[in-house]
Amino acid sequence: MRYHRETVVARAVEVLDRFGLADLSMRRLGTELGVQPSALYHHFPSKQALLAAVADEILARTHLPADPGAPWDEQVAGICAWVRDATLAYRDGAELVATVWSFGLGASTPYEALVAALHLAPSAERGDLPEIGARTLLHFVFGHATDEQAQLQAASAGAIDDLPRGGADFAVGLGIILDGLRARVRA
Amino acid sequence: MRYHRETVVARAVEVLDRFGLADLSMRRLGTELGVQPSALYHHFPSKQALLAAVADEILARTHLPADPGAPWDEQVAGICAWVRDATLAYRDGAELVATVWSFGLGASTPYEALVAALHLAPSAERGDLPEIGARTLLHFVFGHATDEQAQLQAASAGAIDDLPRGGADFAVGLGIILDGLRARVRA
DNA sequence: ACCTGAACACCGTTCAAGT
DNA sequence: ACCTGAACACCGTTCAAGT
Repeated sequence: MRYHRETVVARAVEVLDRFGLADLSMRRLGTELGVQPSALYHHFPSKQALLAAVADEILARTHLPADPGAPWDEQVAGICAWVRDATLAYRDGAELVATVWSFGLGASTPYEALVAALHLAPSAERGDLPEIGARTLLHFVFGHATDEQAQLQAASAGAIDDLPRGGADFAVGLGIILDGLRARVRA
Repeated sequence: MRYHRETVVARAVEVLDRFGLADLSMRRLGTELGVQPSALYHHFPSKQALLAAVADEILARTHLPADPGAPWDEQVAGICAWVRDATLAYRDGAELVATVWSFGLGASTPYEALVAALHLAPSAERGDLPEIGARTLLHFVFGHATDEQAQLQAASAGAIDDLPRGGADFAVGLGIILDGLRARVRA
């Protein structure tokens, strides 16, 4: 059985979604492919590189609805909603994408899209606001999505009580940061 | 050699600070104490419980300067600065405390302090703003501190270039969220 | 109460060798 | 180009047994 890189990534996404990030090991993925773990090192130099490819694949599978004519704050809100949707679509997706991004190994599309949208904001002296704003937004989006996914997992594992409040909390938190950004842009 | 729980925690903090979170294993800590790894299970039911105790210890070692008379937003800023200082004081402290908190195993003092401070804000219909605001702030503070610590680590490991901008970025990001909270409180 | 010794079921990674 | 087989240096956790 001989595989391409893409097939291995697709299978890794499957293992992630079915068994979670903790069970996505090189040995487990090898077994799933009917291959020795060492064979995976022909396709990826390390597990980190594999995970980076999985994170990028997850982001690519949910499309960001482009909206070039919309005002900057609507574009920002759209990008954040897209990141949330994309990462919530696969088990432990938020934690994985956040980790890969924070290590600088990939998953950079959300950051770049946010920086671009924030550059559209009218501001006399912009400074580093697009970059800092993008990071502030991503810390919130990844953090919130990771929490939400952990609660979803706990709920599906038997705990009937606290069902997650879905997108309501997300909208409020995002609204707080957007209000803050608008205040900075006006100044 | 017989130990108390507190001695084990103190030694774990030492191992964390010297070798990092990845090297803080039950086996490593056992070796450091001159004890079998299984002996640690007499003091803690699991590694997670040990890490929760380490996170709480790290937070307890840096004092939160209480300022009961100050306005709510200054108190919030003070708590966030305290969390940043406390977690940056030990290697991988931010990542550890963030993980423990997100798993609901401990490190709850920052959240509780922020909720209390946000309850001081004048607001007609407050709703869940204190809780959501506290989580939004903590996602930023933990995310930023974790990034900052990763950069510090990379810099001390040889990369001479990008030295972290210190507290400047932190102040800007925190300012954005505080502006957003003030806008919500006024409404 | 606190610890040892041994075991169980795992990890990521390397590397010579095979086809 | 892609994979096997074997090894190296690790993990967290359990549990009977010791003092």
